[in-house]
Amino acid sequence: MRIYNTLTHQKEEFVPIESNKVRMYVCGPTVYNFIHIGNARPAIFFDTVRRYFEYRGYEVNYVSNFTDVDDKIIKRAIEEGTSSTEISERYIAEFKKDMEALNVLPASHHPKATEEIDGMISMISTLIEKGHAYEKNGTVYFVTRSFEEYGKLSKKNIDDLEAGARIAVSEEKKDPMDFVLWKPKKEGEPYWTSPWGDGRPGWHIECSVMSSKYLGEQIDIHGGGEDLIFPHHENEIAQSEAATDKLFAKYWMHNAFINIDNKKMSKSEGNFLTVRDICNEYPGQVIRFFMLNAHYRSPLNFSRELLEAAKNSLNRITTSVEQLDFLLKSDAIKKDELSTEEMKILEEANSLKDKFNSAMEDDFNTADAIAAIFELVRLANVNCTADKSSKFITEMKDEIVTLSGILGINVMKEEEILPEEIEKLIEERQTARKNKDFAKADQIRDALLEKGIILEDTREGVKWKRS
RNA sequence: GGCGACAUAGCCAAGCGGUAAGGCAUGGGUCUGCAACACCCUGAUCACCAGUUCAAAUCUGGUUGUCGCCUCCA
Repeated sequence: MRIYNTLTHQKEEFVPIESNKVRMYVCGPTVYNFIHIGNARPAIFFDTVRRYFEYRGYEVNYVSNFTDVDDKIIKRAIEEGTSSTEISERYIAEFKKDMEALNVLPASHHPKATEEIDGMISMISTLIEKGHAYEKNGTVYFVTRSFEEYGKLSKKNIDDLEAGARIAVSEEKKDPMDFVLWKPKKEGEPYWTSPWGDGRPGWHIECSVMSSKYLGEQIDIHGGGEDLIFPHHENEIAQSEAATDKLFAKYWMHNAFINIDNKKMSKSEGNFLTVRDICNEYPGQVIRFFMLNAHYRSPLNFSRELLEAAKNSLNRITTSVEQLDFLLKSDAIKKDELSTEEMKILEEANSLKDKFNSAMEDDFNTADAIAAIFELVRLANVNCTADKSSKFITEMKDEIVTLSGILGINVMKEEEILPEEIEKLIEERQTARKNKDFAKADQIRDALLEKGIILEDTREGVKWKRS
């Protein structure tokens, strides 16, 4: 398994800290609103990483946090005349709904920043004791220059940063590059008591603390959007490694951004799309499939047209599986045992599975992995006919379903039983067709179409689907 | 100014030194009472220039063009 590590700028062989186990932390959302389509990319991608590791037999401890104390949440709470907690709880609930729609599994732990304040105070105290932080008027700053390797993730030089700093230089800071670990409370804001007075934690310290609490001081993979590389992840490294004197995370993985109609998504552009809005138009599966169709480190453009194309594309897989299912349930299949010809085809299918696996092993090349699924679909479409054995068709179908499932794409259609009256109409139409009364047959087909049922005549009988 | 990414068929998108995966769309065909579905066939020398090499989309240098980070941001 090879993973592109932002820290070293190259693909590296994945060697877990503890054999057969993966400790993985991915920065979660700040819960002040519905998540946007850009948030969906890391959620979907790292969920796929997790699923693949598990498929390969790893025990994955996957932690993703909720930042539930933050300026934006407070602002929103004030606007609505409610509490920060009410806002964050509301959007955590909405987040979970979106994740379900995107078929993202819950992480092993979803810690909330507000429930980990003790740990943060403790880590900040350690940093102060070790001379990596100082307090001034209720604010605690990290001494950026005290961490020699600062900049190693983002490849930034601290002096260059300082020269080009656009940060308003605070009088309190000993150095413009120092960043906040703890800030004093302001009127009307939530606060916690600490050795440095009432206040709340800075953003970066949250992740350092939650990561070490649930995964230990050293973890295998730390992930997030590429915009987090600096300063967030750089600061996490500084805090954690200054506190423990150990390497914080072995592999840093970052996904590229989603653009909307080739432009960066932003509120000022007015092209801000929420997952919820898109889910109202397309199944979450389509969004997931769309995203996995590109490599996670490539920027991905998002538009209706592209989503529509993805929908049609995904359809090719689902219809294929549906057809195999239909074949198996029809009484057209006469044979049970595999023929030598069928075994040969299954071997070919097996090599496509290998192709899928190697694609995933190579820095999670989901685009290539999907290509392998399509090749499998073609193989099945060409070879799965009524003269084949049920065992053969079942194995082909299972292969497609399994590989898709690893990507979190569910290609099995839910069983649905048609109302009796419709079943009756279908039978009536069949009789009409037999008697060559095509006028009547077409009339029934049109009538059903109006009810949203599309009929398809195949050699093995009538298929139907919802429009 | 500093750091970095990208440029492959109409569109999306893999490939990372040995002569271009996959998908969508288009067109042609098979199947069908018709239709739909499905299947088959159909297309690119890889922004440009110059090098390295027996061999480059893949390496090096340059040109042009897009974009990101450096400030809260997935």
